[in-house]
Amino acid sequence: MTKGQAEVHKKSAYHHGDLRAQLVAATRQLVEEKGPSGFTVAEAARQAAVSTAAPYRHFKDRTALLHAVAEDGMHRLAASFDARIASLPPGSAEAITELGCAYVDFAAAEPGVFRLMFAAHEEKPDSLTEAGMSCYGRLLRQTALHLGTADDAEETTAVALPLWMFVHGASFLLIDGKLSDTLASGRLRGLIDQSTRRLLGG
Amino acid sequence: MTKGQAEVHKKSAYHHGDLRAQLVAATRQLVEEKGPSGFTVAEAARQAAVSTAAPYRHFKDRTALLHAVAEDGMHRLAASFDARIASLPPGSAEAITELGCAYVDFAAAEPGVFRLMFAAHEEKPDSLTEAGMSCYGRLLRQTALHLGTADDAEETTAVALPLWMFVHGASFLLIDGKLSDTLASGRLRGLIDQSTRRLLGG
DNA sequence: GGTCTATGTTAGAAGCTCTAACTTGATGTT
DNA sequence: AACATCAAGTTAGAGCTTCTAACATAGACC
Repeated sequence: MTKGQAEVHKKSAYHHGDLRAQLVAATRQLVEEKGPSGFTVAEAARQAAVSTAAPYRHFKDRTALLHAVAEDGMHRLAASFDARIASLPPGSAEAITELGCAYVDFAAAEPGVFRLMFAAHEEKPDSLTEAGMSCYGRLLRQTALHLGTADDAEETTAVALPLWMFVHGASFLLIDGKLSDTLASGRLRGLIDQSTRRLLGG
Repeated sequence: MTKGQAEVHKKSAYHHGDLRAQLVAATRQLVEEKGPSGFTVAEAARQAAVSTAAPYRHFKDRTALLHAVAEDGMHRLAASFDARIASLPPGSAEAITELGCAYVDFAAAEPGVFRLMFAAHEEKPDSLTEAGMSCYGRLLRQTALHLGTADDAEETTAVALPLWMFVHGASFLLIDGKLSDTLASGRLRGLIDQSTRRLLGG
């Protein structure tokens, strides 16, 4: 344990000053600007003022760099969940609605990263899967509290899963511009609230 | 009207035998195999046994070719809607559930094309938007019949939109493999049925 | 038969991903 | 302090891509 894993990141500041972090930041920005498929490693390298080969010292390939951004997004989404329900009664319909709104708000704020987080990765790293499950776990928790069931009870998933499906679809339709024709901007929150209650109640 | 638009497609059979249609077919297959971003025009050309430049006689660019496949998918989805509810009472909860199942089934059968249909195109052609709206129109119709409201009444969209959001999210979570851990395969239809009724009923 | 035009061809520019082989400079050992 | 090591940068380049330009060909039509 003379050289812990934690030191590896510090060491990346040799020549440049933590290129890895700068690449992730540049990628995040570029993914928002041009979308996940418009993003190129070469341009991220250019933004960080290094050669186009440099990123491959830190990431196996283009996909690995995108994974890192997706995972970061998952963690930030989870953090937003915690912040938004902190002052609401645990297991209340308000708290669950708030989780849904946080989800949709994140998608609206960072559509590129959001798309990345849920893109169909052939083989996504375990850490990304875990981060995603940690988000879902928060919904599961609140749902269980609401129903008075166990987190892993079948009854809990039978309610939590539809709630997830609903906000997930709402997010994608929103960022794909499918709602702008049909729905006045202010009415989305109302729709989420109404639907959450209906999906919660029997 | 000596040269109608309709004739243009027939004329594409000069040297090859309707290359345009063959390219669309090849693209559809490749998009399923490798995903929308893994698809290349060059490979589609190779499958059709023409040079890599030939596709550009029929499609402005890579995106236009993908648009054509997306639009074709939309039309097939609409057709599937009509077929699946043909024998069910118009406006019944069964019919509306069936629309949802058709949506999810399509996504499961052709995840690549489905993703393409709802990808965030910077500027998608009007024909694609129309084809999409035609699908939504069918849901709107059944919902209005169910509620006894007008197709374009605010009350109608307030119910139809959440229904769309729900099945849309269910589809994406399904094809992204997010449900395989949580949900036994046979239980999805039950979940759709339950949620549809909840989102319909007040 | 001769011309026009749609639809194919080859050639090639520009840009991307990723690898190989070389360089540099901080680290830590003696 | 001198040295060896190795992480992390460099340039060079292979092989792929998209898309354009210039040329070729063969039905369609007068």
